Amino acid sequence: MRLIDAGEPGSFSMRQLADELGVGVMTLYGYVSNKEELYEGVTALALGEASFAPINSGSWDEQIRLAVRELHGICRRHPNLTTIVLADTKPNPGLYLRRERILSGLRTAGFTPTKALHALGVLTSYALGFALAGGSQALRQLPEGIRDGRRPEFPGLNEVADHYASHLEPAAFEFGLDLLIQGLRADLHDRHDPSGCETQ
Amino acid sequence: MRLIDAGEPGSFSMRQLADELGVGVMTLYGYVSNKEELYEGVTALALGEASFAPINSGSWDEQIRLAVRELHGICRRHPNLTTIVLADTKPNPGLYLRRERILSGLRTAGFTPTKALHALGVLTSYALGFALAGGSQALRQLPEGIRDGRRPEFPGLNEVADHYASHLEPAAFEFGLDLLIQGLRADLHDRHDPSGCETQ
DNA sequence: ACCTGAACACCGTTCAAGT
DNA sequence: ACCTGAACACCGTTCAAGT
Repeated sequence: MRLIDAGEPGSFSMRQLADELGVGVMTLYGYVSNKEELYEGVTALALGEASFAPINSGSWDEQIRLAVRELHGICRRHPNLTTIVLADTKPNPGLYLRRERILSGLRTAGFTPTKALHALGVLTSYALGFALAGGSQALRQLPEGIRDGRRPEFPGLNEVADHYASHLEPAAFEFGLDLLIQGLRADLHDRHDPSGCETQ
Repeated sequence: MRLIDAGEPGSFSMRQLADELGVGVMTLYGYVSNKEELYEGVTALALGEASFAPINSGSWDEQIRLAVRELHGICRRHPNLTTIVLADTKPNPGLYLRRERILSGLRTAGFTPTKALHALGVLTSYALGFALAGGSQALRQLPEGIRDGRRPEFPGLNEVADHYASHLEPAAFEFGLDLLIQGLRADLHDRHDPSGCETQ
């Protein structure tokens, strides 16, 4: 896991791992039949790593907030592994405990199956995307010209050039998570109160 | 671009491209000094491909909706390329026209620079994440056991097993985009009307 | 100017063989 | 039972040489 997440995205190799362990390359194939199978094992490790926050206390939206935050944390800590899972051709069993949590949370909150599914896709995509974007050196920086303010075609970016990296920091993730969860709460509310406004 | 996006994520090679073009591998290095430089060129192509919807008509939120939708479309059509850009070490100049659009849209709508930056991170991460998730075979499917309903530990997923793939379809993307944009509109409103409620 | 084969330092994996 | 070197079919890229 350390080797995969440390180096450049594509740099991990069986030979490198074998060297690290002080064995011949082929020794690895006594424990794992494939590079892919090795990835499966490491993925299971990473997914089990965060607490599954078993709290039944708290409102549904607080529980979902927690679950999405955790998913984001895992993807953030293991960006290369995340990319590998995305590229997989078969579903990875380890993912579905977390998805079940979020989905059944939405169902008990009162969403229809269809709406709950949509929300599941939205929340997991957001967690995944923010983690990958935040882990990308390419996305966190501005290109030279804009950073120097030498490009008047980019007035908006010039204005915030000094703080640009903050757009992918934790505070921004929380901001978006709030937008989504509050939107979901409002959506739930609309079904009982079409005005969309708290009447107290 | 076709070769990169068609095959498996890591399968593109200079040798494969040379074969496709009917030349020797080394011929390519007369036109491009690196595999990385080739990726840069292809990325520029992909980013220029969608219309930059130059409409100044429409409200700020409709303009941003359009821009985010377009970004999502590009990432969705070029998943492997998207992954490559994420892994880059230097910022890719082609990205910043779109980001400028979204950011200055948010600024003229009335958001503070900090809030606009956060919203930029949220919206671009969402578009990116949804596209990558939707393009992933691994994420669109349920594992065998859950699909068959043979796993009572997953009641929520069992219930929706038949329509599971719909959680990453366009309708779900639009649902999440609505949540985000409506949330942003409400956020803007709160500064003038702390009750958070339309008073007409 | 445009193209290229040989060569180098890498991959993952098979196979047959060592202890 | 556990380990492994040689070999094969791949990579990206350098270098020197062809037309």
